[in-house]
Amino acid sequence: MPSIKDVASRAGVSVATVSRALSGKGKVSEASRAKVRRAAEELGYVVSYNASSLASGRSRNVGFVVPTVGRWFFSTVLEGATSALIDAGYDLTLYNTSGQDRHRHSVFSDLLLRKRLDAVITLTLKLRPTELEQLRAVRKPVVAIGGLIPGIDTIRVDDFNIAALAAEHLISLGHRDIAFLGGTEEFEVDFKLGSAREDGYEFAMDQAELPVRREWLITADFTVQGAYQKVRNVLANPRHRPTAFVCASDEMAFGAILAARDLGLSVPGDLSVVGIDGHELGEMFGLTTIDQHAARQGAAAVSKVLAILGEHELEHDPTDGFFPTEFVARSSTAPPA
Amino acid sequence: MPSIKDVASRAGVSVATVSRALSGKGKVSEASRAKVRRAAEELGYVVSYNASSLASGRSRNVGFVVPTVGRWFFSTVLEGATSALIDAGYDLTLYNTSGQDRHRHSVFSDLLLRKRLDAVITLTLKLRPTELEQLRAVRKPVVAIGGLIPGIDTIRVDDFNIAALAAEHLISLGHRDIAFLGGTEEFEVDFKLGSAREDGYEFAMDQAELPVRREWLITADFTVQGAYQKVRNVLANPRHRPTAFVCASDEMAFGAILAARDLGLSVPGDLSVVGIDGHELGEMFGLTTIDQHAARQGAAAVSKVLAILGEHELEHDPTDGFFPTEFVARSSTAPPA
DNA sequence: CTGAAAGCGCTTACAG
DNA sequence: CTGAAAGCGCTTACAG
Repeated sequence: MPSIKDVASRAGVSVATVSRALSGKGKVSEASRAKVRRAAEELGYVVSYNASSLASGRSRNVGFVVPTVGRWFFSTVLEGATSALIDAGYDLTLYNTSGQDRHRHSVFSDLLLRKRLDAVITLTLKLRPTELEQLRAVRKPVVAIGGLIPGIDTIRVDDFNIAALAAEHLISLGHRDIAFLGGTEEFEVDFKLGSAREDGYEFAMDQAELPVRREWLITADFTVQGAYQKVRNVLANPRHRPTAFVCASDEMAFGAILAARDLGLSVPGDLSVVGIDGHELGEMFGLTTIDQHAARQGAAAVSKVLAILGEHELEHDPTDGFFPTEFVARSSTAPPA
Repeated sequence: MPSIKDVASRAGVSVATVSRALSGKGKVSEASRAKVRRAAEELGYVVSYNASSLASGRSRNVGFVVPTVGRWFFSTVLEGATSALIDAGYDLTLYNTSGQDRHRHSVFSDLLLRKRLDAVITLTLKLRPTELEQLRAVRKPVVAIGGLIPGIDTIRVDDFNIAALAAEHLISLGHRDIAFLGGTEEFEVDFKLGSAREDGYEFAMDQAELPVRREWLITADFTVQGAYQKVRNVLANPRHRPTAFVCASDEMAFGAILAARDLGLSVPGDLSVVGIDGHELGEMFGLTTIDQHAARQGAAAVSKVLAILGEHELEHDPTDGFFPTEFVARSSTAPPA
C-alpha cells in the first residue's frame, strides 16, 4: 500500500501539503491540490486511519453497544445508525454484549477504552456506576438510546404516554376488560420499559375507573413465541377472558394474535390487540400500533453524536426531549362484541 | 488517559518492558511482569489500539460487510460472529451497504482500505471484479459467507441439495403438486441462492418424474409479507392449486402459512409447507425446515479468520466444504388429503 | 501558500 | 531478561 510519502514525491510536494490537500484543512493552492489529487488517485492511496487517528486524536469511528442484534428494535435502530454513519464517512464498531455479563465486562472495561472511538452510542443499556465512570474517563461523548441516564444525551420515547394512549384507544372503543402484556424482569434488558409502559396502562385504566386485574397483568420475554404461549394460557381460560390486549411490543402483539387465532377466536371480533413499535409485519397482521420510528432513532443518535463532535465541546447541556411517535390505527382493534 | 510511559515510570521499568509484559510477547521476568501489571491496574491503563496497530501492523479488528441487518439470516450470522470475536478480544467494524450502491461504493473504495482491519468477512455479497481487486490490494484475509467466490475462503451451505431434500420430503409424503417459492432477482442479493435452490427443487421433481409448472414457480422478496401476498394469489385460485410449497426461506414459509390460514385452508391438512433456515419462530408455526445454523456460520467464519491470522500466512489454500445443515421435521408437512 | 520537524503512543529488532 | 532507539504513517503548530 502506498503511503503519504509516495503521494508527496509523485506530486512533487511535501507530505504536509498532501495531508492538507486531502483533508481539506488549511490553505492549499488549487494547483497543488490538483497535483495531489491526481497522484493519490493514480497510486490508489487511502489514508491510514491508525496513523491519522494517532496524530490527530480523531478516529472517525463510533462505538455502538447493543444487548443483542436479534430483536427487531435493536437491528432496526442499528440499520438506521449505520446508514447515517456511512453517509458521514464514519466507521461503526459494534459491541454486542449478547446478554452475557462476561461480554459486557470486556466491552466496558477494555474494548471501549482503547481510544479507537470518537464517541459511543448505547442501546437500551442501563449503565452501571462503574461503567459510567469508565466512559467518563475516556472523555468521549456518549449518547444513549432507549432510556434515561442522568447527565447523558438521550434519545427515547415517552413509554408511559404511549402505553396510556394504547389503553385509551381501547377504552374509547368501549372495552372494559383490557389485559396488559409486558416484559419479564430479565428481558426488560435494563430500562424496565415494560414497567413504564405498564404504569401508563394502569394510569389510563384508573382514569377510566376500570379495574386492573392481577391475572391480566402478564409478562413475556418480548418474543413472538413467548407472548404466544402466555396469551394462549390466558385466552384458553373461559372465565374472565379479556376482550383486549395492550402489548408492550409489536412482536408480542403478533404472538397474541396468533394465539387467539389458534384458539378459534377472531381478531378483532373476539379480541382486540394493540402493539407498540411499528414493525414491518404490522401491516400484514393489520396491527394497530404506536410507531416509534426505530430506524430514525438510530439516525437521530448519530446526528447528535456528530453535532457534539462538530462542536468540539464536551461540556454541553445533555438534551432530553421525547422522540416523536405515531399512532397507527389498523384492523386489529374494534369495539367489543 | 495514562500512556505506556506513565506505566513504565510507575513500575520502574522501560516502556519496552511494559509492552512486552502486557502483550505477553518476549521474555519478561515474573517480578517485572507483576510490577507492570500492578502499575497498569492502578493507573487504569489500556493500550491504545491506534498506536499499537500502527507500530505492529495488527489491528485486532475485523470488518464485517452486510447488505442489511434487517433480515433474519443476516442479523443471526452477525450475532454469532460478534460473540466469537469478543471472546477473542477483537473488535468488529460493521459495514452495512443497506442495498444502496452509494454505500457499497464508499465501503469498498474507501472505508475497507484504511488499514484499520486485519481481515474482512463478507455476507452474501458477490464481489465485483474491482471490489475483489481492491480487497486484494490491501492484502488482508477475506472470508465469504453465503456464496462461492473463486480464490476466497467460503462458508456456505449446499443450497442445491437442501432444496432437493425439501422437495423429496414432500414427494415421499405423496405430494405431486408442489410449488416453489424463491427470491426475486433483485432480492436475491448477490448469489442467486434462490436459483440454486430452485435448481435443487426442479432436480428433485425431475427425478420423481413430476411436472414443474411455470405458474408454481413463484418469487417474492424474502420477507413474510412479500411471500404472504404471492402465495395468497396462488392459493386463491381454485384451479390447479398446489398441495405443497417448498420455500427458499423460513420467513417466506411463515408468509405462506399465514396466507393459507387467511384463506381458510389448514396446514398441513390442505397445504404442506417446508422452509429453509432454522428461524426461532419455526417451532411456533410447527414449520418443517432445514436448519442452516446461521449463528454457527458466523462463528465459523470468525474461526477461519482467526486461524488464518494465526498462521501469518496469506497464501494458503482457500477451503470450500459445505457447512452442515439439519433436517427438522415438524407439523407443517403431512401426506396430501 | 508551503515545508521541515516534532510528536501522537506504541512495537520490535538490536545490543548488551 | 532489559533498555535505548528507530520507526509505524500521519497531523499540525511554527516559521517563512
